Amino acid sequence: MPRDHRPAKSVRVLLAEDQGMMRGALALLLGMEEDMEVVAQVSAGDAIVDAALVHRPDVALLDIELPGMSGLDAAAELREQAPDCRVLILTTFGRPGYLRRAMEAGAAGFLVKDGPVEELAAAIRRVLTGETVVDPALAAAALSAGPNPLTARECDVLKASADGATVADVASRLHLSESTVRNYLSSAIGKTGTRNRTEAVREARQQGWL
Amino acid sequence: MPRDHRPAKSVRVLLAEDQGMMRGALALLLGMEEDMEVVAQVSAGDAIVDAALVHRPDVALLDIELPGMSGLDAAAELREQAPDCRVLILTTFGRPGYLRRAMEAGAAGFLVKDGPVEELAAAIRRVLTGETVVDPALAAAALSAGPNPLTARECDVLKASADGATVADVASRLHLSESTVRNYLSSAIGKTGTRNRTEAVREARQQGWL
DNA sequence: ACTCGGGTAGGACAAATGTCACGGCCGACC
DNA sequence: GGTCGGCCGTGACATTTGTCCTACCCGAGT
Repeated sequence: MPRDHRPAKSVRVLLAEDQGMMRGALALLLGMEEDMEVVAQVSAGDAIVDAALVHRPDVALLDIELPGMSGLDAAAELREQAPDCRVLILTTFGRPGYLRRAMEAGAAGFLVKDGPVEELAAAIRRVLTGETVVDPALAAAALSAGPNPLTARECDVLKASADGATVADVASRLHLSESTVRNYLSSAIGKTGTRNRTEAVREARQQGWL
Repeated sequence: MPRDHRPAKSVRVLLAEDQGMMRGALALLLGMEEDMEVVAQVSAGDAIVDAALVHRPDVALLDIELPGMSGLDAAAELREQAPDCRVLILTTFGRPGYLRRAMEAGAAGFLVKDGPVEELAAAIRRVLTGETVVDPALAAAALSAGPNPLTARECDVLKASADGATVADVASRLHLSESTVRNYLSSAIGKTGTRNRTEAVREARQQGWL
């Protein structure tokens, strides 16, 4: 029989983060807040939506780089399947393209894992009031950087080339001719203003375009 | 006048971690342990030794990838300048080469950031008793993988090639002839069993050889 | 003294990569 | 209907990359 010694724990939060220690630490911290309760923890991106449907969190705290499914894609799905759940992206890298995609996916906030821990609970409370929380400097960078100039196919080819695959590898993996792969690579190199595929991949990653 | 309501906080720990949120969260968690006190937090590798000399921690919790100086190099320096401070490496990647280098640098333990938070305080207590703490599976992997087959120069060239630099770039950066650079790259590719420099860099990174 | 491994370098060659000009197909937009 | 951009492809070409062989210097070990 709960005798209600504890305060009301009014904020239900879902935590998606693949690093166990980070996930555990954040869960403990948030649990210490008087009004917050971590109702679900997941370590894979494709478990987010399911967990949200079951546990009905008020806010989902999502890492971007997750096994299974990107936190950004999960955010977009949450928007449809659990529209009353606010999404707060929590990521290691403040890439302009990530921020842009997060906003397009309907995220209510975007936090980088630098910055003090206190920001976290504060940000959660702010998004719950309807506020949108992003680092102003980061927002400016995202705006000034402009949108992703790469076509979907160019991104595919860059991603497939990222681990050192040869043109032949990429061609067979994507069911394209080698000529086509080289054309896409060449144009991606041109658009990124780089000198070879390695630099192009690097730059595209840096911008959050992959 | 301290009236000693609190327990004795007998364990002094130094925390080196570049990610602000992670650092803050860990500091809070450790501070909640009855017997532990975080006496110093640093975010750069080259601040570790100084902080240790000032605050005299019993144990230093070091990330590996840090700005300024690697946590592994810092561990080696601590061994000399603060020999009574135990070193516990805490890293994202359980690379065999990292573990090997950590042991050679005199670390008393090696933890990966996966795994539950509870492991952390437990590991700290165990290294303080003189025990060496490493994940057995990881230790086996490190042993079976064998030592780094790359020479110092081959590592240098790989590192310099990592960001997509051309042979000419690397040659001028390292004051070598282009022929020499190509020779080193070729032999590194051979030793790593890969097909090109990108894969070689990838593999060497994976093994913790860079 | 001799060998051996590492660092450095040149040259020659084959393969992979990057560039460019060209073409066809489609869907969207005016 | 026409235009435009994205997708897919070919062929030719210059450049870069990767391989192999040779060679010299040096320090460590036998």
